[in-house]
Amino acid sequence: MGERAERRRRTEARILDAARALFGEVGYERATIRGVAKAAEVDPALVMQYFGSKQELFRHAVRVVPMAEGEPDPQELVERLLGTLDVKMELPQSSLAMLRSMLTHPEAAASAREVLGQQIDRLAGSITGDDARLRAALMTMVLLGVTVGHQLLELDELRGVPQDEVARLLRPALRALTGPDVS
Amino acid sequence: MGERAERRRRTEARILDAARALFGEVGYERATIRGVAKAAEVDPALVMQYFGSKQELFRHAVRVVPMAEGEPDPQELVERLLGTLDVKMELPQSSLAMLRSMLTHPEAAASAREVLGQQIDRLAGSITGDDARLRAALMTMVLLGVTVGHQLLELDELRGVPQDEVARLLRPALRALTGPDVS
DNA sequence: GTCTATAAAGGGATAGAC
DNA sequence: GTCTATCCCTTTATAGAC
Repeated sequence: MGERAERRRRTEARILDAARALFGEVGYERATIRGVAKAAEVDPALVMQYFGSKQELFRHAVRVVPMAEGEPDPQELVERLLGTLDVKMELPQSSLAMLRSMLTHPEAAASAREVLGQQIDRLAGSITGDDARLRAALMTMVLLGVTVGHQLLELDELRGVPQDEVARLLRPALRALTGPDVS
Repeated sequence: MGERAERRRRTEARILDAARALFGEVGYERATIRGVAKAAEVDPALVMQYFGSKQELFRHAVRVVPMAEGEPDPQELVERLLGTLDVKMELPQSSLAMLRSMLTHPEAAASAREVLGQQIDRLAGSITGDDARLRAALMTMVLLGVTVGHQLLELDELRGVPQDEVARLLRPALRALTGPDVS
């Protein structure tokens, strides 16, 4: 590609980074095009030029990273979940932006439901029993709650706690949710 | 009091109910004075007249109900927590309004931190060990996560599930978080 | 006391100059 | 291609008529 296109790509990336950061900090409604532009050090009109609308900017900013595939056994599953917690301590800004807005912005809510639903599906496939989906949903909500408290509400009690400490305490609770079949 | 004051009190209550419902549905930023007024079937200016500002209206709408006092043992504690889940299935609209806005509205976030902090304090007092506060925080986050998924995101997997079913599955997980000392 | 009219501010979106 | 200037709508908030 030409240096022109290259420069454009870099500018676009800088705008998206700024958008992710701002959406993640204050949520969809309080984030403004002007604010994103200022953070990215570009003209506000340029943001519109590139993305067409605030909605579209948000859509591009919150590209979600899907979880790893596969159907491990329940034990391994718990470890994998706790692993995502690890990730969530340095949660991708794109996911943070979505989480921040999921309770107030309809599209973010839809996106959250989709992602969480996928995770629930994957979890349910690894659990036996009639209430597998319910258990899977509760496990997902446990992780969501901890993430919200830590990343978004920034509760004092969770600030600066090493990830493996949280994982250690959470492990028995998640195992309890996988069901009675401790093979 | 006179019938004049009585009428005013009723109108004010109707406005507050409408405000709670709207704040709870769409959050602080998307809720408007006009919307509240329309739902309460009053003039928008009247809402301003009564409460002065949107901020103040919100403040009055989200009066939080404190949790029951006392320091029960861990076992009873879990049951009491699960009991609040019961309440949360028909969560007070004032709390719902706060929860809905806690990720995007600074004042709602502060209010949430305060309420959650109080609950964590109370829980921590009933748990032994160095990491009592951390465990208490995680227990609180578990309940928060489930509530968010059920009440705010309205996940299919949690819709229509009887409360005691959720309680049954959550009980072992919460007990695991109270600590190793199963007296 | 209640409502009409309007001011004031903010932000999304657009047209056109350079 | 990038930025200036502006439009236009929405919403909070206020002033004053009835």
